Amino acid sequence: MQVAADQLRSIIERIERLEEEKKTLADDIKDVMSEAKANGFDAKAIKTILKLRKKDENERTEEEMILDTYMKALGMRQPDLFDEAA
Amino acid sequence: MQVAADQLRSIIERIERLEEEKKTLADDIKDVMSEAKANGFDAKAIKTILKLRKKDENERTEEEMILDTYMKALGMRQPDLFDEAA
Amino acid sequence: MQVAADQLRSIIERIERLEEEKKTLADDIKDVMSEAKANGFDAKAIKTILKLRKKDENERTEEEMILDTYMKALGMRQPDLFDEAA
Amino acid sequence: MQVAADQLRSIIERIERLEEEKKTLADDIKDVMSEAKANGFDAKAIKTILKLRKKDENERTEEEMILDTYMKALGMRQPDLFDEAA
DNA sequence: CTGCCATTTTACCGGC
DNA sequence: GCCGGTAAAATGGCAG
Repeated sequence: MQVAADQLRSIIERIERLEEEKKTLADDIKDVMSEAKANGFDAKAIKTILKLRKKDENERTEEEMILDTYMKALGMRQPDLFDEAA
Repeated sequence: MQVAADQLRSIIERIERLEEEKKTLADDIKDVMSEAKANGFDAKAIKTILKLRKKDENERTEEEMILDTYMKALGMRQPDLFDEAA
Repeated sequence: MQVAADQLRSIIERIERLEEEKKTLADDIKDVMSEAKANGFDAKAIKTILKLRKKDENERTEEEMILDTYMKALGMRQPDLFDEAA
Repeated sequence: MQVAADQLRSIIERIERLEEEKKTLADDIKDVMSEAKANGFDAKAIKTILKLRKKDENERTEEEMILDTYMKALGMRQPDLFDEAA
């Protein structure tokens, strides 16, 4: 079990380290929001904008994927070179 | 309003950048967990351990406040002089 | 659809009734706290005590699972026979 | 301090009892929702309805209070008898 | 695809 | 009375 225990310790510590960094970033985000509020911006509105932009990005990506797929299928666009090599 | 718009854009972009990094870390954590599972470890158990370790850490500082808490709870500020007489 | 509508109405009303009772209890708790404060007790300290008591209760059952957790985490299912050889 | 300690114990226990009942009701609500889902209803839609009905009720109450106030001010409605006594 | 868990959002409460 | 932090609720994402 020694090997397993060592592996486990490694896993635990790696995750804890990553979560710590994640928390730091979450705190950074809060700081930016606090600063924004201190400058008279509305926190809720900012969150709404972030959400919309994220949604837009997702939808854009999705639309591009669909369009790309159709264009390739119709021979209107060169398939990715890696596709050829594969 | 130009200044405000610039400020707003800056806020938005800073937060988006931080959230992107946060997402990268979340993905990293998932990768570690996947690797652990692939090596025969139980994901749920690992999560439980992480939770316990975090709690232990919190409790270390927490116990230091308990005595103070009880003293306050018992009304160090005399609630009512007549209580003593009762 | 009549049956479904009746069912839905019943569901809604049952939940509303339960939420109303829940709110009553929340108000009762507030009343007790107000009374406590009026008698010179510290509200925050009381809340801390309640939290500690709840946690103690949780931990009693929690400790029973820790050993099992670690055994699972250590991969009771042999991860890889070669680990033993290593 | 004996009196205070007894009072504190009483406060703690009353609150714990109330919170327990509150939790029971929360569980009951979850049960009703589960049952609803099992009967093919959409949980999110039900929550939306509950929210709308609550909002309506608040608005109605508010409107009634305003109307009542104005009507009393205009002498169009008998003031509350207790108002007179005060 | 369902239930579970993390994250997010919302409401509350005490402090200033 | 507003603001900050904290607990509850709601939402979304993921594993099984």
